[in-house]
Parts: sequence; structure tokens; C-alpha cells
Amino acid sequence: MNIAWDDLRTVLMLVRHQTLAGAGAALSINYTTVARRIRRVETGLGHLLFERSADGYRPTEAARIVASHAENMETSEFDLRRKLQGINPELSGCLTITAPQLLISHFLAPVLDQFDRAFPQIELRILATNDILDLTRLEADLAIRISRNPGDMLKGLRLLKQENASFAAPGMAAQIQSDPKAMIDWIVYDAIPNVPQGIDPTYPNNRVRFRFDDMVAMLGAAQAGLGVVRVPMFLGRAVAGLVEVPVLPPQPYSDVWVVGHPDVWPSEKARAFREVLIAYCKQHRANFTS
Amino acid sequence: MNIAWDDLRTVLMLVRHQTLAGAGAALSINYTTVARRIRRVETGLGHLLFERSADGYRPTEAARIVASHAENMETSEFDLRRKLQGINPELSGCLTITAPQLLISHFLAPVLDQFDRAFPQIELRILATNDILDLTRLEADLAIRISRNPGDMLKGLRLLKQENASFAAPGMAAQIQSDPKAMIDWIVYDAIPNVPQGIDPTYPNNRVRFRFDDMVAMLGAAQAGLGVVRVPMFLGRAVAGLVEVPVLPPQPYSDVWVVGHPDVWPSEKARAFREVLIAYCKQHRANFTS
DNA sequence: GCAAATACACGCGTTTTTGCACGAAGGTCG
DNA sequence: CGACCTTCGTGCAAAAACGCGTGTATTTGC
Repeated sequence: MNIAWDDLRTVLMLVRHQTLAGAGAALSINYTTVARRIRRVETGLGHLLFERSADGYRPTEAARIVASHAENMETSEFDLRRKLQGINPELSGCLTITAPQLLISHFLAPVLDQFDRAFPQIELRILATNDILDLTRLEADLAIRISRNPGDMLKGLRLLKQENASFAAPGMAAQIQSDPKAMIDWIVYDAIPNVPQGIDPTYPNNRVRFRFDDMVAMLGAAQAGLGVVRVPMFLGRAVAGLVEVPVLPPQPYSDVWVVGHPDVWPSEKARAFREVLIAYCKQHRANFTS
Repeated sequence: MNIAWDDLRTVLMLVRHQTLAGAGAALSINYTTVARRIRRVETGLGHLLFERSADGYRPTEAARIVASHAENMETSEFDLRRKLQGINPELSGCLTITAPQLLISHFLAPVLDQFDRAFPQIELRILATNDILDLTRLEADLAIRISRNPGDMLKGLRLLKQENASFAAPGMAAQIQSDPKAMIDWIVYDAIPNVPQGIDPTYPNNRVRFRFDDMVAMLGAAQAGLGVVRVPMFLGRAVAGLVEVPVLPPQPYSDVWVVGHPDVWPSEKARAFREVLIAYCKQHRANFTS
């Protein structure tokens, strides 16, 4: 008569992943165990939940109903874990931060060092990705993001105003300076596949030479002298082998924010990290604008 | 990192019951297991959840937070089980009905017999109680209730209009008839502790002799000739050793309803039971009014 | 048309979880 | 003040759950 809640979670995972192995991996258990739990919950509820086939378990209508309620339970679990994280007074344990790779590698790395020295009991976990992680699902405790506002229902603090500008390898920079009317090759980001707006009329001839989907590769190409890139000012300045070129005058760009879920935001560990982070940003804010 | 949902339920039960043994009984597990699970979830979450003392486990603030979220999960579980019950097309398995004891013993018993003969695959479970069971928590699938409306958010169908009247043992009835002006002793229900209103002026002298908290005992007392009772008409007529006395003319009384949760209501088993029930009530509705 | 890959089913040995019996501590009542 | 009741903690054996290896069916790719 009594149904195990963990079995409901197993159903949810199987509905999501369609295969025993996939669900097992998501739960960090063997797929055989998934199969056993499914059989158990099926007999317990008195409903067939999946049609077994050679290419996986196909959920029945009943399974979808189970899954949707298990999803509510999962939401409650995340709510709970965030709340507990928020009231945790310890300055020890794990703290997960996410930020764009390039922001970490070319600017934030010293913050990590400082924080680790100041709070050696806290194990810092860094997720360096351009993906927008789901802070509601506790994929990270705090996120450092480049955007116009915190977004969603998140709490946020603006760390830095920033501008972007045009950069190129020194050789190319010299060539542009010596012949402003010559054709200027641009390396642009896939998402905005045109020559930037607002180019100084001194340089009338511009074209897109390459479109990239990855900023790291773009910087490499620019370093190799393949063209001019528009990047945030801190980044162009921080990358060796690039110099600013006056083709594109500095323009306002999305700001740098630290954001977090309201539940997690007040936690001691998050507060401690923000303190170190804010101090560091204040100290180096000149890097971000002209 | 991963927290077992069943452990959260265990925390919920311990917060509710305060003692390991109580929580264990509620979960049908040994109390040592409760203690072990609590320890496990405490280390898993990194929060102390209970203060151990000789008279039980006292929840901390963190435990209350866990419990409140586990309560949401429990609600989801009940939602789920009702939904599944509602879409269950089987005419087999268990069906739980609740009704007031006296309604069952003096009127509904034949329905149970008929239903069991018509649907032998369905195991009928009867909760004969005057308590209002929580259909949301699936304490019963259907309830037969004496009330003015279905109540809550429940679906309902009015089965019978009924009236009540005054009954007494034959000896007492004869005495009342022979001497209408003599003092008439009443046996009344605790909840309404006065002589009923609307008594025929032919019988001017009335007093409360006993107040009871239990209807079965009241009937016994009336059978023994201790006084006059006001009861639903079907009941006075069905009980051996009582006859109607004209002291209190028949009055409208709360009706008989069958009610159920909207999720469970459309289930095949519930539908089948209602069919038998309604037919039986139609056939015998004359018993309930004058 | 055949081989590789993928996915499930089943049986066996191991690990984990659970229940039970016993003992200690604190509170209650005569 | 002492017997009794309730409650929790611990050690041990039984039971349940689990992971692994093997076998089979079906799909995919060449």
C-alpha cells in the first residue's frame, strides 16, 4: 500500500531518459536497479507504467502522470536544498561558482586565489562555461554574468560597467594606421554576423572575413593576424599579442553582474565570496572602460 | 550530494510524531531505522535536524524547513494516488467506503452484500465511523454522509431526503398516549443538549433526562424505556423495540449524500459502487420520510 | 546481408539496509 | 525512595537491495 518516494523519482528519470541505462546514470545507480524499481512501483500502484521495447521503455499515460507529480516533488527538493543552503552559517563545505570561461581566465582567476587563501575551509567549485546554468536547480550557487540585468527572479549586483573596442595583432594594427582606406578584415561572432556598427569613418572599407562560434578561437585568429575583432575592452587588453585599433571607438557593452537565487543569496559562503569579488572588481574597474 | 526522498519523508514523520517509535510506526518500519535515516540525512544535508533528548527528538529550525517541503512532496504523492485511482479502469482491487456506523448497520448493509455479489473481484473496505475522513488524503474513496451539502471541494450526489421524529419503547409510548400531560423524559445528543423544538402542544411537559455522546447508547437507553429520542426516521423504524411517538412531528433533517474527491469520482470502481447504491436508495427512500 | 552497437532480461555473489534483543538514561507515580 | 514506563543507543544476524557478468533481441551502419 505504501509507495517509496525514491521509486517515483526513478519513474521520473526513466520518463526523462527513455532508457534504463540513461535513468540509471542520472541517478548514479545500475540500470538493473532501475528496472527492478520500476517493476516494484508498477505492482505497487497497480498500473503498467512502461511498454518495454528493444529501443527503451516507452512511458504510458499513467507514467506521465506519475512523472509530472514526481516533478513537483523534485521542485520541492530543490526549494528545500536552496533554503538550507541559504541558512547555512558555516564557512566550510562546497561553494559552486559559474562564470564565462574568458572572464575567469583573463580576469577572475586572482579572485579565486584570494578567496581560497581567505577561506581555506571552503571548497570552491568553478563551472567555467558560457551556458546559463539554472540556479533554481542549484547547478551553481552564484553566477557571474555579462548581461543588462540579473534576469529571471534572481537577485543581482552590478560589479562592473564595461565597454568593447576593436583589437588586432600589432602587424595588422600598424598596417591599418599606415593605410586607413585599405580593406579591413573582420572576425565576427556567429550570433551577430555583420561588421559592427559605429565604425570610425576614417576607415571606410570593412568586410567580414570569418564568422566564428567561439570567442577563444576568434582571439587566436586575431592574434595570428587574420583580422580585427570586437571584444570587451578588458579582454583585448588582457590577451597577449593584441593591441587596440581605433577602427571602432569604445562602445558601452553589457555589464558584469554577480547573480544568485534569493534563497541562496544570503548564505554566509555566498556573502563571503561576494565580498572578495566586489573588492577585487572595484580595484580593477579601470580595465573595463576607456 | 544526492539526498534520498524517503529520508525526507522520514524527517517529516519524525517532526510530526516527535519520537523515533512514533515515526517508525507511522512508516511501518523499526524505530532504529528511523534513527539511522535521520543520521544519514543530517550528514547528507550538513545540518543538525534534531536535538536528542530522553523524551524524544526535538526538531531544529532546519528540520522544520525540511518537514514543510516534505509536506509538499507528500501532497504531491496524494494528488498522484488520487489521479491514478481516478483513471484506473479495473473493476478489481480495493475500494474503500466510509459511512456513519448506524447508517451502515441499519440501512446500507444490503448494499454491501449486493455490491460484493455483483463485483466479487473488488475487495470492499468499510470504515464505519462518524468521523469525517479526509478524502483528499485518500483515507476513503467514497463517503456516505449526512449533511446539507457535499462540502469542501468534493463532488457529491444527494441520495435521500430524510426526516427525523421521536421514538420510544412501546411501554413508554402507550403511557404517553394515555396521559399526554404527564412529564416526558428525553434522551438527547450532547451536541444539541436541549429538548427538541417543535414539540406538539398536546404534550406540554418535557424535560431532558440524559445527555449522551453516542447514538448507539442512546438507542439502547430508549429501548430500555429510559426516555424518548429524536432520531432519523429510518433509524427509529429500523431499530427493534422502538415505536414512533407523536410527541415530535416529523421534521426535515440533513440529507444523505454520497461524496468523493473529483479525482477519484470518475473511477470505474467508484462508479460501479454508486450505481448499486443509488438503485438501492431509490428503492427504499420511503423509509426516510413520513 | 552481415557485423557492431544498443538495450533489455536473468542469475549469482556481494553490499547495504533492516529488524530484533539487550542495556542505559531520564521521567513518573505510588 | 524505588519500581515502572518510555525513550534512545548499540551489536548482531537476517533480509532486502544492489552491481556485475552473461545471454538475447532489435536497430544501425557499411
